[in-house]
Amino acid sequence: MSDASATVLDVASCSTGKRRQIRPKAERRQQLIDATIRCIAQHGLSAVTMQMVTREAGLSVGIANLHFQSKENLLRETLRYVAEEYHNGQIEIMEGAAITDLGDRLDALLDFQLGRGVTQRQKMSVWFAYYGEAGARPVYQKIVSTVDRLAAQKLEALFAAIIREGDYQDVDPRELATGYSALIDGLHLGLLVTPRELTKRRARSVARDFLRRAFPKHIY
Amino acid sequence: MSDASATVLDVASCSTGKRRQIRPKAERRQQLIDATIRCIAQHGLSAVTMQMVTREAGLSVGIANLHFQSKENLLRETLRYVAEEYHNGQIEIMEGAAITDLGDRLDALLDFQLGRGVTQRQKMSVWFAYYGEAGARPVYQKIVSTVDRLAAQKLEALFAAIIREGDYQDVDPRELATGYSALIDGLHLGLLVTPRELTKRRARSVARDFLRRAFPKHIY
DNA sequence: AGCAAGACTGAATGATCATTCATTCTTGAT
DNA sequence: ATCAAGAATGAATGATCATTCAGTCTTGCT
Repeated sequence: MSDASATVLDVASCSTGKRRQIRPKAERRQQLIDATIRCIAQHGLSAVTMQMVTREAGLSVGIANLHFQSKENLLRETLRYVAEEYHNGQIEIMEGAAITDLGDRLDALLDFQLGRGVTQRQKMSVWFAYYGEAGARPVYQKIVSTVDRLAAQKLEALFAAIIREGDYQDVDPRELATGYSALIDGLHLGLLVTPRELTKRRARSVARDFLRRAFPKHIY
Repeated sequence: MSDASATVLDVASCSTGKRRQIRPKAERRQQLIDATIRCIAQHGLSAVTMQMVTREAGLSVGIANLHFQSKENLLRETLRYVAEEYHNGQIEIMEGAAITDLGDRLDALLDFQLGRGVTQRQKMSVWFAYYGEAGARPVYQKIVSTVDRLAAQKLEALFAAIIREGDYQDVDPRELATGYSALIDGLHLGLLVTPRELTKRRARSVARDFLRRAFPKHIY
């Protein structure tokens, strides 16, 4: 594991061979959170160690405890970051003034939720890793549900506006929003666990079908 | 942690105070799997230890390695058990001859998937704990997807039969089955992570809405 | 009753991990 | 150029965990 030239006057332990660098606290924190995300995606939450994370970040083990006090705190902050990133993206689309047509707005939301490339897969891994522990860890439950609630309200409001505009009968916006959110979560899960059977293209088509059945005048 | 009366001639280390019992291999295996399920639900997959599981089962630490060789194997077999139990239940409903009406069959399926009491919550915890690790562990992916595939086929066949019977237009059974399965998974997730916002009653109503929009002649 | 087979136990072992902290290094102010 | 502040390092520490195995106990057979 150790480098061959350990005794030589080699200042660098970083992979790039650079000297020790001093960077602002916020930057180091983000660097460590990013490394944590990659480690969870690649090795699974239960296999993540501090040594693994700091090596991935190209830093020493001490630095993590300097900026995050403990492993538990680092994991907590990583979840918070991923959760907020995802939900802020949704809310931006639902509140943004750039799109005026409600149907287009729905489309943009769906694209965001089921789009993107490899990055998204990493994030999904992290997402579900924490979900898996949420049943036993109230802290995780709280982080997720706090952020989730606002997005759920915005989605409900969007659905309500669409129902009004299309004069759809017998459709409850709250019920439908719950269903749509659950559907997206379930599709994410399918993409993660059975990527062979569920492609991103098909997932998008399934979600679009759901919306079309509810809002035929707005989708397609 | 150790009992106060350790030096005394106390034969029993079990909580019930019974003598050491010899039981068939299959029974011990099940006993350990059940204990593992409870431990995962209560402490989370990443916090489960062999000591914890064997104490929960009322057995010694050695016994787990006797019947399961390793912790990894015990966890793998526990996932297999939960996955098979869930999917066998679904398949039984979809293949069973007891129900002839297709609408009733759908109802029974929904009841199974979103019904039951506390037990179900324990199983859900286990389910998602493994999903969380599945991104990094091909073994888990394989176990789940193998069992999943058959249930997905049966569901598709049931939907196809309903579509034929109801002469529904523009409904693809495969697409709809994917959507329904994802919806159920997503609702399970909601029940686990945000039980305050999503009750079992509401989850059932949401799933029923989905089916009603697709098969209005069969549901309600 | 006596005995062999093997189920069962739990202290011991060695490995791994989170966390600490004495030390080294960098930066910016004087 | 010098120095103080504090960012960064990584070997050392102590705790925890999976796994082992020498020995104990139970059961069923003779």
